Amino acid sequence: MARITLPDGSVLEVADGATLRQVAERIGPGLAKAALVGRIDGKLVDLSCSVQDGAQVQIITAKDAEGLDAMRHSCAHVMAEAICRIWPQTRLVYGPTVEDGFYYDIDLDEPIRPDDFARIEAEMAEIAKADQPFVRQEMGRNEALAKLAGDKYKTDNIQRVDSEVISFYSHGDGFQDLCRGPHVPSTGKVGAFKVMSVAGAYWHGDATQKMLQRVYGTAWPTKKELDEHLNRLEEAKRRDHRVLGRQLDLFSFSEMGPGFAFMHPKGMVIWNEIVGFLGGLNRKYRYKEIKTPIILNEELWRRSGHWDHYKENMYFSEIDGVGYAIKPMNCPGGCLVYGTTKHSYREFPMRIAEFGMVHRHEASGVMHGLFRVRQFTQDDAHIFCMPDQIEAEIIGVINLIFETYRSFGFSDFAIELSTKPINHIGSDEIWDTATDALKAALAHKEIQYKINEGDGAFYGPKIDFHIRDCLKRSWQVGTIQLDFSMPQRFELVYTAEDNTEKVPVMIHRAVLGSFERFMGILIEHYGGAMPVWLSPEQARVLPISEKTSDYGRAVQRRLFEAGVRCGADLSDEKIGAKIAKTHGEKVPYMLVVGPKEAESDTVSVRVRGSQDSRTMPVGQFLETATRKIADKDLGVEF
RNA sequence: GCUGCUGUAGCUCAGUCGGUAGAGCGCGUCCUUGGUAAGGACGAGGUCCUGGGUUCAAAUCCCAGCAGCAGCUCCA
Repeated sequence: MARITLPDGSVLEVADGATLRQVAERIGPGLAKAALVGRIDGKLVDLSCSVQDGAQVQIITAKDAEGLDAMRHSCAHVMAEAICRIWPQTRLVYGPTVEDGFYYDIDLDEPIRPDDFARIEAEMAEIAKADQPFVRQEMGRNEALAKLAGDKYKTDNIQRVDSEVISFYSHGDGFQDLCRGPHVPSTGKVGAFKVMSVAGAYWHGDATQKMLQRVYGTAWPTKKELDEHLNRLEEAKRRDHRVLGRQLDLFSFSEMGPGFAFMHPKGMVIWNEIVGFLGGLNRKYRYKEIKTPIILNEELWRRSGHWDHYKENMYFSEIDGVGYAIKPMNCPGGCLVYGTTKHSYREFPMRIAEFGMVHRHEASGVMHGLFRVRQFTQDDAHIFCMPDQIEAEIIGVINLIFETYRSFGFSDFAIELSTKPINHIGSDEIWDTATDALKAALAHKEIQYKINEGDGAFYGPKIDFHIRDCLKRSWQVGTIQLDFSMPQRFELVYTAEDNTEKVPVMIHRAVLGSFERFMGILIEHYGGAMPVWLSPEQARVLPISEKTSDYGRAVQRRLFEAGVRCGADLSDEKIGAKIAKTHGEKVPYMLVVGPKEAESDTVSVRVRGSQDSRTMPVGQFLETATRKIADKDLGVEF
């Protein structure tokens, strides 16, 4: 008899050498059916594994993250066999799970196309239907190496494993793969799956290595969950800012300038609202603003270090036979401004902001709508201060950053602190002072954060800010970076209290990162239906017929002159068509006016996303709308 | 940059076997004057991404380039 302990602390007596499957059956038939893998003394194992007396045992189902992971990993094996059946010359490389699914890297010269997915899925379904058990086979390292002789990929995989015991898994007769496991009991338990996509991927992520084919799949415990996942993907597609940007006429791209966004009138409204908001915060948090040139002498970029560290990403030009560079960052220009006069410690902290347009030559394959462009405008700022002012400055920046994110409707943040890398400049003392100041500031704000050891820039430690959108996707936006390098390179000094010249600490900070990118995030977060204060068109008057066009025009003028961005649809469409069109353009307020409204100086207000309407005096609508706009109210409801 | 896929009207897309180009939406004109998610008629609109090649004949097949999409790598 073996006495084992279950997660709830209860003790179960089972026969010596009983398998986890038998344990699950003892606990209940429902669990036995749902069981996928198990855990013995903290280690994930197959259900066929035996328990020993005194073991801590847990039965894992698809409800547990580990169970779902095992299911997807097993599904990857099933997909691998399906692919090998169709293309016998396939060489398997590596097939892990990823968020929401899995992939398998394969070496196969014939390209797999989306048309092939249905064939692969059909083979997979057959393998799943056969419900063959997954069987583990263990052997010593040398034996395994001998078994895989000639397979450079699998041999390489073994060499990356520490363990002396190497395991293989097979299911059925035709398929065996080197694998650590554990796996679900049989191929019938791999859930509801779908082959999603195929793309190239370098072996070991190394661009000098062979390009493999990476086939992506997804698997879920039930068909329903698979469908929900596919629906989420559809939802993300519907919110794609590249599509909405065209539909809502916000911005465009042209072959005449790949990676350079063209902002249209409606996009400029959103842009200017963002800029105006941040300008207000710059005043509130006592920043002064500057603007520095886009094109500056090459000499500057040699001195700043960009020539050595960033040249491949820069654009260059020549003026009167002299080399110039288009700025990829704003800091060197800011340093030149600092250097135009003598500075005293009495001026510190000196907060200098710049909405600076930068150009970076991104690789052609990485560009993506507004998220990754070659020209963008940063909400940049540089704070010059003394070391003992760092903490207070960081706290101020954090306050500014949080206030900004909340105003745009983001309340879920994640913060990461990156510390001293191996290659760095500056003394250990200054690094310690700076890192401690960052930590103290985060502690003061009682902020939870993750530490990325050794991930800081060579010139100083940094804090990065991430926001989550409504689909729970994370975006890196803000950053605070301490810089011990730039002030030295530019020989920036200030006169200290003791009348000596000292080098100031420079803090780089960005709140939104890039306006372009943030605009893209906003569009996806709101699905194009922006809060009123950000909406390009905040209200639209919809006359029932041309008979009330004059009244409609009068209402529009009144609202427009009161500062509401109000349009009017004076076309000869019927009211239903006007409403449908206005909905499509995601205008927050529709003001339907007919003879009744014209007589009583009222409007029938229909709110975006609602089926109802409410009639009220024009003045009342105006009052509520202007208040919502002024308060930057995120809700449109009246 | 690398691999794969795609490129046809302003947008979304169809176009069979290689034989002079189509739809819906949008746009314009007219009819319609209506009460809360798309009324009707007519019309305009094309370098079929660009450049070569094969062919009697290329949107269609082949090659190269450009751009976009997905992924990889990158994003001090």
